[in-house]
Amino acid sequence: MYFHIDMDYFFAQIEEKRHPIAKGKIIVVCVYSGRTPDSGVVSTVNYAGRQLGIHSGLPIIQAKKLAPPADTLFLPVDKEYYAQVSGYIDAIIRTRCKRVVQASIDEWNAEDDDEGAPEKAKELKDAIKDEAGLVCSIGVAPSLLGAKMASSKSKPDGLLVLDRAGERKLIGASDIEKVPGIGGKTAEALRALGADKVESIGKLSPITLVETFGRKTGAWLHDIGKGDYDGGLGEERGQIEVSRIGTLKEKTRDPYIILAKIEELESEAKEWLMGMKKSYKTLGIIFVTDDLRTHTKSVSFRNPRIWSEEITKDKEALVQEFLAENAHDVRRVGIRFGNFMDLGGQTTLF
DNA sequence: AATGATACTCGGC
DNA sequence: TTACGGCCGAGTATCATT
Repeated sequence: MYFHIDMDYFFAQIEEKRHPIAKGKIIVVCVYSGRTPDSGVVSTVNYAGRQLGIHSGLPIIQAKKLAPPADTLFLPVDKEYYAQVSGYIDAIIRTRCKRVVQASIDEWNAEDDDEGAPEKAKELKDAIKDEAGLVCSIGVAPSLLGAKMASSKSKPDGLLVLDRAGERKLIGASDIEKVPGIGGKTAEALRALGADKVESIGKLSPITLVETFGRKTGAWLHDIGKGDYDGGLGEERGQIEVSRIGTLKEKTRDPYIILAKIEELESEAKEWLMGMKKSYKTLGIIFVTDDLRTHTKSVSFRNPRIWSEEITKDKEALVQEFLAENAHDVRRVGIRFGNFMDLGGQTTLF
């Protein structure tokens, strides 16, 4: 059986615990961009705030219009702390499940025996509550997709165990956008083809699906439409790239301002690389223009790199290249390192 | 034509 | 109508190599 463990309103729940004053209040965890005092968006909000229409991605300024100031706490995200809590929960899960893959900072997929699965799920939920003091929702089903949709349906503080029939019923009758992996764009395209429930995707021809969504996604949609929910945990792989992105004080096309910001972000990303003992072979620059579209430019090197000085010219070239082909002002910039190679300790080949 | 590497966009959280 | 972060991996397009 597959298990999906999903922390409820994770960042906001952690902040609730952290600040005694927060009891009973609306907690809005925010990403402040620094452009103006209230520029930025909502990262996570607790259920009290959700009832008022505050949601992830909402501009902070809009959230402030919806929340009564006396009952609301606006707090900046503290990712480092949340990551520590996440590590603690990870250990709780790993001591209890046979196979575990952490899917994000607040989600885990696991696999364990069919026998005693409901009890195991309850044990996990209680352990996370007792040892970390946090509530989560857990779904258990014969497929990972079923487990994910079960946890999401049971939210918050829920536990839902499904058998084959229950899983098929839940997934088949679901609205297409409830399926993890089907976002706004895919849902819109499916609706244009006449499918609104998952089971109605089964009526579409595989050829149409592949033509519209590409080989991989098309085949996958066809499968779930027909009720085939295979696809296991997958391998747990280390992180494959690291990026840092930030918002400029003002939009600009000045390459010096852009490069200065990139360098600031670069040193942060480099610290991560150093800590993880990684070199990299791919360098990318991310640009978000004033129309809020994202663009990327990247280069790969034959040999792994590690010191920043050696990429000075490459950064400049990527920025110039972008400015030459895009007329918009730049609002946010980022840097990305990928294609890692392990560094240090290990004896390398040859 | 097949395979592999790289470049880039999309979208989930 | 405005307002609008910071990550990450998956997937696909494109190019190089055989």
